[in-house]
Amino acid sequence: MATIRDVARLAGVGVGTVSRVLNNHPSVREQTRRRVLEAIEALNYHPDPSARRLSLRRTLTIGVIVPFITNPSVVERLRGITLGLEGTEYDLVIFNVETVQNRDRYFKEVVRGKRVDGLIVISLSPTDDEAERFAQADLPVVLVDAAHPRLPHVIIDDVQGGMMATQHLINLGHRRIAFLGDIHPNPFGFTASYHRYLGYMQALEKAELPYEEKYVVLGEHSRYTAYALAMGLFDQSPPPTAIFAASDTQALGVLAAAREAGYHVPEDLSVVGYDDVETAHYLGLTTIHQPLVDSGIEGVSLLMKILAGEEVPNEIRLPLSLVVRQTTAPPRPGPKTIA
Amino acid sequence: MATIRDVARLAGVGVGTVSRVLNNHPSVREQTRRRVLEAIEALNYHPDPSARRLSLRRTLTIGVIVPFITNPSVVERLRGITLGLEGTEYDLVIFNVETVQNRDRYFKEVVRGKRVDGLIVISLSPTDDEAERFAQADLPVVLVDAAHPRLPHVIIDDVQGGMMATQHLINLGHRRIAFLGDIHPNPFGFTASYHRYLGYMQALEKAELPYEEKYVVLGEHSRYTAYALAMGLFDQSPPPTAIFAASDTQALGVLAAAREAGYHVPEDLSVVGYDDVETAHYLGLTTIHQPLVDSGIEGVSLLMKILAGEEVPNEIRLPLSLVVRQTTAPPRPGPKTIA
DNA sequence: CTGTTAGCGCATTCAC
DNA sequence: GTGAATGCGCTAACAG
Repeated sequence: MATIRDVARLAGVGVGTVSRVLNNHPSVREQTRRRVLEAIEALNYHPDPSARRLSLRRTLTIGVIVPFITNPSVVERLRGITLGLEGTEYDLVIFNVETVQNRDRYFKEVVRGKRVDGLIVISLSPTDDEAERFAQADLPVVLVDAAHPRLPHVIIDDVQGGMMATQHLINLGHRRIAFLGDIHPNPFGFTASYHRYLGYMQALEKAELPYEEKYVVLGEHSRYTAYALAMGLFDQSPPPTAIFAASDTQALGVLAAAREAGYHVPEDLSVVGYDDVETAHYLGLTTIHQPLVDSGIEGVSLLMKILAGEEVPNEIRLPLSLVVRQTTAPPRPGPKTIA
Repeated sequence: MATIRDVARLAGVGVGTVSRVLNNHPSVREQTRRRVLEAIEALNYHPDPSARRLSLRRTLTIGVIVPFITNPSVVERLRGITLGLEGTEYDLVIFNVETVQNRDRYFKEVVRGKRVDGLIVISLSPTDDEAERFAQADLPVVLVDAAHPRLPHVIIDDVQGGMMATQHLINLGHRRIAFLGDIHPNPFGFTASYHRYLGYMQALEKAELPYEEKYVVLGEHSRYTAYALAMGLFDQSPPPTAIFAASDTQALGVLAAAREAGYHVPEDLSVVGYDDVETAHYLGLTTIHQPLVDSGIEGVSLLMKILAGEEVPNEIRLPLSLVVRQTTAPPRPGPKTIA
């Protein structure tokens, strides 16, 4: 493997000059530049990244911490990040967290030493202590689908989204509307579900509908847990006529439970999800759409600006929209629902 | 940020000694080791990875090339890789390819220079030229869900899988069985679909069923293309009574088309997929199960062994199984199907 | 056992 | 404009 010295020797110049043409520094005579370029070509020379990094005192890599990489919404954001990083000089190293221990470990480890030049965190909100550590380590961090007052973040208004979803059901005439979401607080630091829950409550309140605890069920974020929770909801009397699930993943569990329990959707039960992952489209799930891929792209954009020394807004809010498909309809006019 | 020299100074030893305790070299007196450790602690010292990499002449990172990272089967394999890498000293950098240009570019770029110590390629089969380049660059490469005679790979027997799926349909009594898969050859170098097609043909042959060209439809790998292709199949006369889709993703498109066209599955139409992604389970799709996560883990395991200088088998074959769920059944006994 | 020294390959002064 | 020298922070070989 040729080094910069081999190139210098072959071109009959000093290593400094080679370095200059590599980083296309202006002050190199056209003729020498050409000679160097030829030598580089002849030797099929490529600068050693490790050496560059050490000399530059930059790692030229961005880290991304992702929770449950197989989660469809997470992987779409991740895709956005790879897209945003394309064409830049940065490599992307990924840290997949599936346990609380790993979450905490990565939050600590990635910070210290010079492991990455910048960090993107998906869907995980750092604690104040963690945010403090980032600041002290002077590591640029941007949050995607998570927030912290001290950290730049790309986010949507989940409270608003929760309201939109619930309002849609209310508008259809539902009065017994259940909410199915994540436990909060939770050790991972997921907060989206909680905010959507807040929106749910506000919509209820605004419509002067009673808040009933039995219609709010929470559990670990997964399709299977959601399935079980939905089954529990069906056992209430009277059962809800609509369910707002805090994510499409959970909505899928609800749909499966409904099918299993013999409920027809949307005739017997309306279901609305959140995120608008690709499968939602496919299944005709009514849901709240948010720009997943774009959130990753925006996150990268923020980080790049910070690395370039530019000022950035502390928060970027992406737009939300309700996508009405085939899982929501007016409630069946049963005896109980007649006012 | 403290360096190894600061630690040495504080501990009153040479940098060599600090380096030794860092890499827990045995030949360090317990007492000095302790002193060094204390200094490290006091300074909150962490070795600079870039410096280590340069000195060690190893990048301590593994690269992974993934096609269409949002593809469920791909991301499950990727998850396996992150799992397998956990606890090792390697970082994982990812290259997402969504265009042929990027595929070719990454195959070239990742190789040259000292960018990674090893490479894992998912679902993309290198050309002979590319394999040759890997060898010349003396870069360990392992293939997951792809194959090349000169490269260690983790694979399943797709021909066998194709036979199993088709055989299942034949056993149920189907005689007009369609195959829906990827175009082959294709610029990305995906080969799975083609092999599954080969299995399909063999099963037909074995059962002495006629091979009919109109029942074989190929297109770009996506749910939407599959949807359109399936619609085309329904227009054949007579239409097939069963469709074997080369992947679950494509099977989902078929299911959507069937629903749209008013076909009841499995009464009017049997559908079998391939991969057994999570959604297949959820939708009750009959499919060929392959160990996706394990394939990633095995891939890492192979690569680690190579990096450790151990011999490895050139091929690891993972087991396959047919998972019968709710999308397959005997054909409806219509006039045409009565022998 | 342990301190010293010489690289690893590149970027970047500083003179010329 | 360009060459030579210095340093990035660490590992490893070599003395002692």
